[in-house]
Amino acid sequence: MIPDIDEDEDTPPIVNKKIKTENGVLDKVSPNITSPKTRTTTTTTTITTNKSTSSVKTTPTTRKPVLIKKEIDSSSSDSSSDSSDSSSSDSSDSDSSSEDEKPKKAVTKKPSPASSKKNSPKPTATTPKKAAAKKKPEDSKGKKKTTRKRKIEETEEEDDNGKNRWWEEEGDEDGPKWQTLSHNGPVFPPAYIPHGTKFLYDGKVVKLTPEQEEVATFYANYLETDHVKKEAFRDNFFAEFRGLLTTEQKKTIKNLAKCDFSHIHTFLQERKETRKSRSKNEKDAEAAEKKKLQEKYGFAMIDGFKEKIGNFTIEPPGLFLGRGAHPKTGMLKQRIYPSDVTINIGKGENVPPSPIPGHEWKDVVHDNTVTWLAFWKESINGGTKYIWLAPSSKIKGQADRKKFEVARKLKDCIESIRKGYIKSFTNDSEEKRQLGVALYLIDFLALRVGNEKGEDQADTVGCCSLRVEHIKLGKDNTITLDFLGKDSMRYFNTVKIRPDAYKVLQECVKGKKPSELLFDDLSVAQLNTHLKKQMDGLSAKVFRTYNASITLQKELNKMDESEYSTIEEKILYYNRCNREVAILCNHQKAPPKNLSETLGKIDDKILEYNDLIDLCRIKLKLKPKTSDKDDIEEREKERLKKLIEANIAKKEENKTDKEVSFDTKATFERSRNIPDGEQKINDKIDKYEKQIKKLEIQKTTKDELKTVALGTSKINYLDPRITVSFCKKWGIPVEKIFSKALRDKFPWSDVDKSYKF
DNA sequence: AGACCTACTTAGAACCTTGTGT
DNA sequence: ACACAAGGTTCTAAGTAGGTCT
Repeated sequence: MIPDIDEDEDTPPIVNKKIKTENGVLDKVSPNITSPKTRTTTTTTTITTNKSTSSVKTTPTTRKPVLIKKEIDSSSSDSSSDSSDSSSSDSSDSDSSSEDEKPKKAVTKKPSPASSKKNSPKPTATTPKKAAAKKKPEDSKGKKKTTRKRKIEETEEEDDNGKNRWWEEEGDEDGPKWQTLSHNGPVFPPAYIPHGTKFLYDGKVVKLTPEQEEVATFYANYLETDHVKKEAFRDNFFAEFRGLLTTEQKKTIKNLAKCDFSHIHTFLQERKETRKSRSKNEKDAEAAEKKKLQEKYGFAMIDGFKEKIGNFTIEPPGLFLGRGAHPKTGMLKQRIYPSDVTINIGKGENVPPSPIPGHEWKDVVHDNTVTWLAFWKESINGGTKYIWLAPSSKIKGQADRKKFEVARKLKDCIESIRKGYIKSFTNDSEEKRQLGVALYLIDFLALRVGNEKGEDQADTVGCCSLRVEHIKLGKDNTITLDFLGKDSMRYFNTVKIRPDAYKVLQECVKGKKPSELLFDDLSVAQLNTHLKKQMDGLSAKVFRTYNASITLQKELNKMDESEYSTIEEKILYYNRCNREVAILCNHQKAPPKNLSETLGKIDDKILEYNDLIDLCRIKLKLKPKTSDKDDIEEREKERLKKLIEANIAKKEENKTDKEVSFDTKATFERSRNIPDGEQKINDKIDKYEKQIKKLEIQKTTKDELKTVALGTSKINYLDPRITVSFCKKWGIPVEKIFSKALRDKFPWSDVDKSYKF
């Protein structure tokens, strides 16, 4: 960090970041957050806006929190007895130096794996949910649907209990990845079935062979999307398409603009509709079929345990959807056959037969130094595509946990590393100065390292590949970074940096053309070699993990219980901390297409409730709060009119417009009925006010998160144990924060509330 | 030393399911 | 009961990083 600006050594800055979408709309994301210190204030400010609202949110769902409370109580009493076990095993098999970080941790003897497997009621991250599953039926008056669903879940989880609880055992994480491995091989996408829908060129029907039709159909599918707006996409596709034409066809079909795929497009739309409206029986049958396939091909046996496979189907052929300005976007991704696929399987295991007659596997290997089950080369860039186990597997889980352990280790040496790179700002060697500043930017701004890229890829950069054109040196040690990063997401950020770093950057820019490398004396390999020397296992990406997790931990610690008292509010707080991390890591998403529309609708609703409140006030002979009577009545008329129009538009055939209009009016007026009696009217006002507050929260959240994606950091950067301990501390059911998939991914995260990253 | 290759993690968009309000 | 939005899952592109080859 920058000690002279930033007092909080460990926390990365949440900077004055503006996110600009590709079309040039400029949005400020947390504009007044400039450093951890100010951030505190900001958070509090936001909280205040929300404080009032949160009570609204909880009220309608009182039943749930009460239930939840019970579950938590029971589960936390379970866990207090043995959770220290899991946290001690956690650290002992990874990093002893982190031991002193956690003074609270009792060193209890490890449970023998055998006994812990079945006998002890060991809680997992999913325990509270199990309790919920068991209690819910009594509680919710036996709703058929829920009961059935719960049962399924329960069986699934009970299954889990007999399974591989690897995180409780001593792990040998180096060495071979597996001892035995068997699986049924990948599934291939179905062969293309021609539909015969007509294709026109220059208004005339051109008969297509199945191969030609297939590719035309790929394109037709994207007609309404942004892909076809890219020139490269159209050009690349057309080149592929023409490549499939006969010499004769080529003579006429020369211009994509004259190709008419609209009939195929319509056909595809209709087919989607038909699929959607299949009978329930059909859907069920299909689901059953899918499940059967999943059962057979979706699992591998590895070291005696059944593990889920992440992606067991080979990617189907299609058009390559490269992100951003990828020069190859729109090219044809060729169909993959068994003869393209190499299988990795245990020695002596049954090699699955090739599912396509006449094609044999490209190769069968028995390599237990790797974790893939199969791979093939894709036709666009010659890249390798793999079949791997799912994130819930031991192999993935161990690697994931290790990643966080490395990041925690960084915590112990971050101070000296920071001192080191700051010192090198004034080193005599230009190379050392550049390395220092690059590292500083990676640490301070959570930049990616930025490997070199080829000409045939989108022009995106990271720290080491930054060019002079990507940085502007402003006044007062301020820099503005503006570049396209991974996935062509724009990183646009103005931030004040250390003066000594600023000086080095001035040097880096001096006399260089915009297209030249900012750090021309530095390579990624050098940088990582340097980091390896500082700490075992350290590389540039660890800084992102470290800064993301430490930020979450620190932000969560700051929570003011009195401001966030209910579970709902605490979850809101958690999400806000999560958001800070997402902004730090520049995790963006495209804003919802109809955001302004949605927000407008909410505004309308709020206005409507305000009007209703005022109507109540008028009846109470009080002065209306927001509008005068005439305005309100005007709007009410308008509302009724719109409602009638809408209802007429979707009316049933046997009704006349008049009938609909009459009914709608009656319903509308009933909804406007204000009861008699002061108390009743006041109750009504209360109800409306709560609605308004709820809508306002909704609006703020939507707005705050319109371009920020929380998921990526949750899945990849935040040590799940921080979240679990936060949940335990405040009695929040983990499943409120971690989806099923995440709970499955992090079975090893069941620590007690004293866990510290 | 650096180009290339392999194996893995990280990423947003597309798609699908579930929950919620009317 | 139904529409629609929210949220979760799936898909596959796009990174990182270490090893190997020249």
